[in-house]
Amino acid sequence: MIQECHMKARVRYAPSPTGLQHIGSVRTALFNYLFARSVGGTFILRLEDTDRTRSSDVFVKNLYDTFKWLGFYWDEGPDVGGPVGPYTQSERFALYREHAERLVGLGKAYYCFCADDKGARKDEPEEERGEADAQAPAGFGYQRTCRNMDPAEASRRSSSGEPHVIRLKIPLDGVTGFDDLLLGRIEWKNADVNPDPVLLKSDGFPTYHLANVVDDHLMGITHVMRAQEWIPSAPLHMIMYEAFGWEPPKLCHLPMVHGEDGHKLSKRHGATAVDEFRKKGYLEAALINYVAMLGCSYEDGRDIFSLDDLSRLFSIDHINKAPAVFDYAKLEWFNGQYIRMLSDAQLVERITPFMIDASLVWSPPNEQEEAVLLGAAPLVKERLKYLSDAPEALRFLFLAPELPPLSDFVPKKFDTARTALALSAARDLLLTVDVSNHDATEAASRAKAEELGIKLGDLLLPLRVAVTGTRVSPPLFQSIAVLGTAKAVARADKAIAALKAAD
RNA sequence: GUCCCCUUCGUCUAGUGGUUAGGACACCGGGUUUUCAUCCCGGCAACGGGAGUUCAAUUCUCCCAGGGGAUGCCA
Repeated sequence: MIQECHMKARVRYAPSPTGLQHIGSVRTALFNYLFARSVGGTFILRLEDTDRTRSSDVFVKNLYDTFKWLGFYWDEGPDVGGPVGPYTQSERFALYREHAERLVGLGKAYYCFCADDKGARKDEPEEERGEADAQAPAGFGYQRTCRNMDPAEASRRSSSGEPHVIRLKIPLDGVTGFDDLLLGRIEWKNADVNPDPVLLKSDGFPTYHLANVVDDHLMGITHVMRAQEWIPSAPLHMIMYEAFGWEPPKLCHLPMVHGEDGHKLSKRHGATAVDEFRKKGYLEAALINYVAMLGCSYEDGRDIFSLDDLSRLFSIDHINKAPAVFDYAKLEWFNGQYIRMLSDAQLVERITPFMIDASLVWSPPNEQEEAVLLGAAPLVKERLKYLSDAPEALRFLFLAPELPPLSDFVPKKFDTARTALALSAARDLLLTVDVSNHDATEAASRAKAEELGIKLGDLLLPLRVAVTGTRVSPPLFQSIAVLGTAKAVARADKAIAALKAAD
């Protein structure tokens, strides 16, 4: 029975294009997607662009780009179409007034001609608003001034062109509630519900509340999964469903995502736009995996899950009720895990855009650069935290490094003269070995170090600095094998000269 | 202020009416190692408080506290 019901499940992600896609919103989208997939349902995108002043096409484009990159997409939406379109609310404009008027006709809503002083308040300094709130008389919000206006008069004033909004009549007494799929029964006394919220704004556009209820119903949405910050608006939605005589969808309020200070995740805490994560060099699989684990867990002891795994395993009873803190360090660990799971060819493909941006290779890379990247891939795979770390780590393979400060060459307890000696020995050794034969090269190096009475690390450090320009690099012999012995020797010669000159 | 939601290591979490309360990240030690990293081993560290139910409560109930969210012609 439940199974059958789920077969028809329709869920939606309903963002408003007023900003870059936020990691928290994307998590909501993901949970909806996973729920749909887990029960064989349909995942729908609906654009809630009813705020004319803040909505923008650049954010719509960012939305599409983001989800194409993430690799999970909607079955119905503005760009892919579907049976209950249009899926963009501004294209459904007429629908909302129609429905708002219907409620007025039913006596469940009313015209309001009060000036928009509430709206203006958002421009006031925070402190003044706080004082105003503190001084507010008993009750809160709108004072229901127009609620009892004679309907005939209201109708006359509105048709004469007087600016107005339409407000929902919240019952003065009684109780409204619903059964949350995750949280259980939640109820309010109607006296505590936001008094008579605006349904239709004076510009004729609907507010979120109206558009959301009308469209969810018209689009056959069966389950609404959204963040817990929406809980307080649930009763007014329920009152609207009741007023329309519609069956409400099942509601499930997801735990919120916080920053480390316990507040709603925001820019102050670090990257929040998915775009920022992409540019920083996170893999989409890592981001999805991490975000799916926020407030959720599946098999004890397992933390790596693919999108397919999650689609199969998702279930509301694995979701936690408490908010989760977004831990950038743990996300970084996930990213490292996923980078290491890449094949060499895949890693090359993923780091190439970053190499191009850093002007280290051509766009597209030529054959030789391609070969170098492929040879270097296994050397850096377990060293990268982000794809964006690649240019710095691989720079020396494409450009001769500037001569580092001489002190960088000098091992502990060495002086420059002795360093020059060690470097010369290492340099000469390069000419006698085949660096592509790693074991033989290492054996020869050990023998040489022993012969000189120094540690292998001390023999290699000056050479490493000469060849790579830094004390920290991928494994030296393999790096030289990719770079080419001739270049390595030339860099060593330059360093030797500098060390001797300093003596 | 009012309403609503939440509460296991620093963080993400597992878990049960009787457990040495488990794992992961982070952190700290140690090992492997040509640097760094990876990898391996070990360590640190939690049931918010108070009542009640019970032979027994981290687990069930209630209260409190703390945290968060909402209180817009933004979503």
